[in-house]
Amino acid sequence: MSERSVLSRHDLPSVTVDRLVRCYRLCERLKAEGRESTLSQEIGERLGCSPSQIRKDFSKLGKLGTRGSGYRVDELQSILGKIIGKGRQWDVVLVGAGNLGTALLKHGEFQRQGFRFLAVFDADPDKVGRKIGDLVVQDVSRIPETLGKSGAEMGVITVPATGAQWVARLLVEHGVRAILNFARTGLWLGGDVTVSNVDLTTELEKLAYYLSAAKA
Amino acid sequence: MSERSVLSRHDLPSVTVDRLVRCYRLCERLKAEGRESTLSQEIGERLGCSPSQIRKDFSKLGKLGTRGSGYRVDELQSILGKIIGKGRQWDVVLVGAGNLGTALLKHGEFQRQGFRFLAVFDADPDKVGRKIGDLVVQDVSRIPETLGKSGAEMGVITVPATGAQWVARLLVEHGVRAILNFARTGLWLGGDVTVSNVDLTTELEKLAYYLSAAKA
DNA sequence: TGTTGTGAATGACTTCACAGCG
DNA sequence: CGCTGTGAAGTCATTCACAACA
Repeated sequence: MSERSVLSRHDLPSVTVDRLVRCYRLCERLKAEGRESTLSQEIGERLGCSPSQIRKDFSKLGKLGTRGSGYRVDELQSILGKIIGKGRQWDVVLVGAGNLGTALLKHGEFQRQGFRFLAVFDADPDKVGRKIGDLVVQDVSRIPETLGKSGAEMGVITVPATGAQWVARLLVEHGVRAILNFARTGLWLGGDVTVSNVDLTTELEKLAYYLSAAKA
Repeated sequence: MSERSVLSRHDLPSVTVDRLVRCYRLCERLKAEGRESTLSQEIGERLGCSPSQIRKDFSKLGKLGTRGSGYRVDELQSILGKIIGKGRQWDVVLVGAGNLGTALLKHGEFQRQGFRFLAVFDADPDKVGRKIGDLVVQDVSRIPETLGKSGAEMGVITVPATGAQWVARLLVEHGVRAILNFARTGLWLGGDVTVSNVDLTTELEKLAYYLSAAKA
């Protein structure tokens, strides 16, 4: 906890990582606005959290600011970038070429942020062979071979709930170490695989609860 | 990730609501498997949390189980359904008919879970007039009129970051009280509006951090 | 018996409050 | 001064451990 080295990490809570990532992006925006420095105050306002929260997060990375005058935007961005793995490109494979999968492949923002889709897979013969952007949908049976060559470390799963667990294991067996899962079934693989479950239906259902509760 | 601001009689922490929603869905699956009862043990295993976690959540709703033999699935589902606002249909409008917006409209699961899209809006003249499913994309300028008639309470925002805040305020002015926001800019409106921010790029970036950290 | 429901204990995250420094 | 960095205090969430009970 009293570690000083900027690059020593490994133990940031997920909620802190979330803020750091958003803060990195805020730096981009501040630069675009021509700003050279900022304050924990302003960062907090624009990220929706308290200034002390921001300072506490930063304190885990070392001393990033200057007392009395805040943080220099480019310096801050550069340090955050190193921590969260910006600066290199991440290779990603996607399984499930349905509506959502297709939308994600076409979603330019991923590419812009350094994520490159190397391959798309689907189990449906009608989809296999179709082109999405500049990728051709391959049959899931080709996952081992293709991953063997490409060495992608990240996977995105947009298949129906029943197939998710199977697909996930297959990806992990062939080198994938982080998975973004949109399947309605939550996924948890032990070991050193990181999974982020994003269930869009659940999000709407949670909102429905708050609307119901507000009326009661 | 998800921000809440509504208070009322049954105000459960967001993390509890999340588990209850997923537990409701688990009940559906258990019924499909022909099961009549279950244990906090099993619920925990299938939801990825501890049995005591589940029991603690349930304890906030009353006494749902029977000591010695667990929970009856249909009874549990019915109680959870009441709490989280199942049983009625929720009307939703979507703003931003891009790749992601279109995919969400076509994503059958929302309809199946009781969410009905009433209208789609976009600011791009090329998109206005196009048909997505059985909805015609309307110009954003028609939001006031259309919302005035339809009375939708929920909104989904899939517009570029710069427009999100403006769209959100417009929706709220015309009766929307809960927003699922996919724009890269987090959104927080004060008052009695509930916002859930889902940023897909951030999710990938968080995974990238864990991959980077693992190597250190 | 076996499992729930729940206070008490622990742990995680956030805010407070102020010393330290530019 | 003003603002950061940080221990201490506070709040919220999870786990423990066991009494209560079908």
